[in-house]
Amino acid sequence: MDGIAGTSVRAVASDAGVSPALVVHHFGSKDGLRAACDDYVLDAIRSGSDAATDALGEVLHAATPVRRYLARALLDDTAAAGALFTEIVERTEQWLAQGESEGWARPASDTRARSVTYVSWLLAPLLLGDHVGRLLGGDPAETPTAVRGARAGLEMLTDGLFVDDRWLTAFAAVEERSSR
Amino acid sequence: MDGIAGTSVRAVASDAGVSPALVVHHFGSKDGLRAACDDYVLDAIRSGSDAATDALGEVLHAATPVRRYLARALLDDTAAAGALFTEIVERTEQWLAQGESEGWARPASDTRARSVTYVSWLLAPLLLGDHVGRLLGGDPAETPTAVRGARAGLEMLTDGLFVDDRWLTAFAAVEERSSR
DNA sequence: ACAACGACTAAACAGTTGTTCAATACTCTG
DNA sequence: CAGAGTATTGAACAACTGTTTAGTCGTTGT
Repeated sequence: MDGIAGTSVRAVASDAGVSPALVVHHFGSKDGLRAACDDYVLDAIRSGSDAATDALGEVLHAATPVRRYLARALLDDTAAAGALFTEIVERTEQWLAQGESEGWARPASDTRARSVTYVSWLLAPLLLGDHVGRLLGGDPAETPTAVRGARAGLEMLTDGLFVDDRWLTAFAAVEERSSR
Repeated sequence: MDGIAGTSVRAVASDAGVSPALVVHHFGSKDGLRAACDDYVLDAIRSGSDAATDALGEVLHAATPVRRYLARALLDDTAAAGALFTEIVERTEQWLAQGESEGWARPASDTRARSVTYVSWLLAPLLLGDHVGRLLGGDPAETPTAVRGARAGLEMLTDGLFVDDRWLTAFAAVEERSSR
């Protein structure tokens, strides 16, 4: 099983109970089918979102086949998936900026880098679903497993992971050294 | 470009300046080549690691082609990559347990889930390299871009992202509701 | 010098790939 | 009912897939 290149038009058609020629007739080509899938999935994810709510919940509670497809699309660097990623990052950046002004989010030295990293973190368990599930037990797309990871993540994001800034200063030292 | 399935033996052989038959002769089959690549990359990553240092630095400073291959292997759910993931998680769990006992890491309600999530977070910018790079500017494998994200991440891990536990309690509420 | 062996290849194998084409069945509009 | 248009198909296409086979070349040990 290897993404889109590893999935033949014939396999798709067979699963759908139609002939390979029909799917090409409808979508123009295999790439057209891919684009159509992208649009469908992205719309499904977008439609579930609400600017006022935390993006975490949205992604976690989307339909599971949709999520798995999203993971693949992000990894294959689909144009549509790239647009969605940018979209989510920008919405998250605004959301965090609002949090800063409202006093419930900490200020950041690099707001763009922070939102990109935050969104990446949200997507990480999704992309690594197989491995995460193996270690946490059960299907990672299933709620109980996902919840375990989500709570652990939220704990780190609220209380922090490290009690002092030893790693941050250590990192700054490395940065200083390599830039000199 | 679509992972291993999208990469033909002929393409590999051509890039290496040899005949397709030679690579099969050496590795037995395409899958044998894949396994050999897995072993090489995983050893390269393992060799750079030291139990006493933060895993963050290791992953960030590994040779960049190796990192990109690791990302693919993790996504294709290779057996070897899965073993490496487990390995890293377990080492991280010990490292964080040590941090707890030494007082520089906060205690966790679910240590396993926390280390799995932490490792996923470390790998996230790697897996989403294309998208991260697009938004942060420059090649995500290059140091300056990676450093921006890494610092943002470290800031979140030390000071936390949220100043109070509103999201944590909101999450607990959702959890409570869905389990009833 | 000769035999053995590994590196290496060109050519061919059978199977699969995405796509095309001509033709059939179906469902509407007039 | 006639006809236009769409849904749907089987068969074929050329290109490509991983792999095999037979064989050549250069090296090395004896």
